[in-house]
Formats: sequence, C-alpha cells, structure tokens
Amino acid sequence: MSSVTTVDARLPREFFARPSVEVAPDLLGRYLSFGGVVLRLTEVEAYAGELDPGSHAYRGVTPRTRPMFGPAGFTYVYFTYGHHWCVNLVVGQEGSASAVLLRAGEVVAGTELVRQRRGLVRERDWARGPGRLGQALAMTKEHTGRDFCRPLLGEPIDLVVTEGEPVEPRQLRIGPRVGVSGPGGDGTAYPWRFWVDGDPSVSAYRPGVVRRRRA
DNA sequence: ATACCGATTGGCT
DNA sequence: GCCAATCGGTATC
Repeated sequence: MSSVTTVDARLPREFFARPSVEVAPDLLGRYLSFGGVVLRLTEVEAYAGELDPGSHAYRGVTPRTRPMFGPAGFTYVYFTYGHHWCVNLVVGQEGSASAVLLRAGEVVAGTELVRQRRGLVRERDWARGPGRLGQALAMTKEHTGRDFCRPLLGEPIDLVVTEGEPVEPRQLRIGPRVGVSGPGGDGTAYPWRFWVDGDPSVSAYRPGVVRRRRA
C-alpha cells in the first residue's frame, strides 16, 4: 500500500514526448488523478504506432484513432467488446501514433466513488484490467482527446499524472502484451507489457490470438 | 448497406 | 478452462 505524498508534481509534456517503450515502464508507480479518483499505476503496455501490428494505429489514421496521431499529453479512449472503455496516454512525437495503455492500478483515493462504480468486487479488482480501470475512473468516449498536460489556467483540471513513487528496477517486470492479435499476436515479438512485481492489482496474463493480416 | 471483429470481462463447467 | 455478451468502428460491396 502506498501513501499519497504531500506535494506531488505533475509530469510535464516532455516526460511523455519519448518513445512508448521508454515512457511505459517509467509510468509504473505514478499517480493518475481523474474526477476525484487517484490510481497508482501498476501495469501498462506500450503501443508503437503504424509499424506495430498490435496497435490500433497499424492501419493508419481513422476517426477513432486520430488522437493517437497527435502530440503527446492527450488521452486516447476506445470502446471494445460492446462493454468496455480503455484508457491510453498518447506519447512520443506528434505523428508517431504511439501510446501507453493503462492496464491496472491501485486505488489510493476516491474509494467511495470507485466502490459505487465497481460494486461488490474485491478491492484489489477495482482497477485490475483495462476495462475495469476505465470503469473505476468512469472514462468514456467524451474523455478521448483530452489534454492532461495543459497549464493550470482557468478551467478546472481534473485529469493529471503526477510523479508518485516510480518503481525500483528490481520491482519492474516485462513480458508479452495481453490479448494482442494480428501478426506476431502471440506477443513474443513485442514484450511491451510492464508491471510491478507481485502487486495484487496486476491483471492475469492471457495470450493473444495469432492471426494473419487480412489482405 | 452490411458483415466482421475486438488492446475484455464475468459467469459457468 | 471455456464461452457468451454487446455494439461502435472499420472494411467491404
């Protein structure tokens, strides 16, 4: 269990303007705050743009994926399986279409809100998995393309990422991405899932389906 | 206009 | 471990 530090500075846009495989592990242990809920990030995955067969950006820009092609510091929230909203942080240089999928976190504040949203499930399952994390934060399509690095001026800012307590190298674990299909879909070609070793909020691994690219 | 499919989850065997 | 749910996005005709 972690405690929220007294002064926890926001991470600047330059932090996110690096390749996704570099930013992703550096996000573990950081705090994501949104709408009164604070998560300590424990599991993330890197997606590397148009050359990454597992990425939504693989087939180029579409109305849905447009935020991925923009500059770092904006959200990319997508709907999947008719049920779930999954949250990404767009990173890298503008046009690189790279992003980090937030797969799991520990709820460190806003527990009443999350309890309402997640019902009777065990506390460790509140944000254990990308769909559950989206539900814990109550983020949907209206929250895609949101700037989480803009200056603190005027309108209230309710989405920020702060320094938190980055994990020690020995706590960092690396492995294949979960549920990624397409060429190289077994994940072995892209070991871009990063998590905090032994953290109970980390989701269970499920292999992706190897599938040939459609013509 | 229509068909296919998913960066998942929860329930059941 | 297996599988249905459920619907917007995308590709295809």
